[in-house]
Amino acid sequence: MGVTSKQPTTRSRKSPEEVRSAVHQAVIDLLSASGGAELTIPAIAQHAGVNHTSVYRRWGSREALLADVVTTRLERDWPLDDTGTLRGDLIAWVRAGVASIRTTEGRLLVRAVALSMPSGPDAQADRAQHFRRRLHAVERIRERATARGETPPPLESILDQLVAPLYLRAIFGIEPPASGYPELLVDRLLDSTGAPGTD
Amino acid sequence: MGVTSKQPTTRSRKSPEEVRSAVHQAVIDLLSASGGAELTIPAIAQHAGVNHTSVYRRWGSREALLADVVTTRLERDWPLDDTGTLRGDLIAWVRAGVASIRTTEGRLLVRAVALSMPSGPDAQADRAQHFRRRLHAVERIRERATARGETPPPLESILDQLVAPLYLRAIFGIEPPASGYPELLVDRLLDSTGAPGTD
DNA sequence: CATCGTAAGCACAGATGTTTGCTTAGTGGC
DNA sequence: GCCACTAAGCAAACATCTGTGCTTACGATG
Repeated sequence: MGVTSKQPTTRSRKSPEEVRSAVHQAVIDLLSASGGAELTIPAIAQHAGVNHTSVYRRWGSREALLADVVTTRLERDWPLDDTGTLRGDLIAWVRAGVASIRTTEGRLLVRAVALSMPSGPDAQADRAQHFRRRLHAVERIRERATARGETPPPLESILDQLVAPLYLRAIFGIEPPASGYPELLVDRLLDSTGAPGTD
Repeated sequence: MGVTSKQPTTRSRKSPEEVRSAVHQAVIDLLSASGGAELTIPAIAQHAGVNHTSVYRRWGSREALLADVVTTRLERDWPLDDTGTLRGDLIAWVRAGVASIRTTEGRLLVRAVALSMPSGPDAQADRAQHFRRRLHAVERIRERATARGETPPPLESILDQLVAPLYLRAIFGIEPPASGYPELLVDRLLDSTGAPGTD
């Protein structure tokens, strides 16, 4: 072969960082393509151009790998803005979530959260902590509101009225209303707790 | 052996009905025991005392089997009462749901609904129909209310405010509030749609 | 009572996923 | 520049899942 400049073709081996990145991307790709059905470790490894033993040794199980990818991506793609008011923060957060689950990738990531959830009857603690992590943004918003002198709705209410609708729609692939959905959910939440007229 | 009365030990083979029943029970058992991790067809078949080929031929795939079990059980365990009023019907339905997801089995069944959901990007239609089936009860409640002259909240609102919280809690194993939860959810729903004060 | 169709069981084969021992490239400390 | 450490790659064994051809019990029908 008349190739004079040998580029780093000698790279017969990927660095740990490259492996991590390639595997993560492969998970995303396969998730988007087949929706999780074909999401097996050998398939992921092959798609990533990595030996499957590397994946087994690094992550141990499909569940752990999924959890890693999901955590990384969701924290990157579902940012937390500071708009100066409780209502604004909540709307911004829901809006980001809606945007996220409008994409196939986003939907499947959220779905993968459920899939990668520890499910045994004894894994209650694990599961709670796992889920807690997903609620980090919500807790931050509540803290900021309190610091400003606003009184945020209890976590349970936010769970039921903001988080739950988003997750349900993501998991079951139900399209959110075309417009005004974040405002609808947030105002419903704030009205129901701000104006208790039933006790 | 001094056994005089030979009970149907000659039953070397289970009837189709027995197979179905044993397999269903095995799915429930394994679901409750290991939470779905070990839920493989050979394991299910062995636990049911049935040849695994019978399961493969009858159901074809784990996904289909799960869907069958879930449908059967949920329709049996999550009944639909007629209380005479919209609010009563909704509360009764939510209450049954809450009771259901308080048990490990119920929680895992609901979770299995999500797990058995077709997930490919092209399975949108499948998914919608699948989910529709889960909403049958809600639609019946709405129809009855309409027939009585009441105006039920739109399906979307019920989805967001009743169905979503139940599913979220089931899937992630979050305990519902100890008391008054059904009433809380339903009244919140009816207030927010019944007394629109924002337009 | 004879016959037929259905579906369960059995044995076995092929594909796929999981794990281990070993070698070796890459990286940082001395 | 030498050495030790970490983690990737490779090959092969191992376990498990998936699917097929065949036989045969069971129930229905006449």
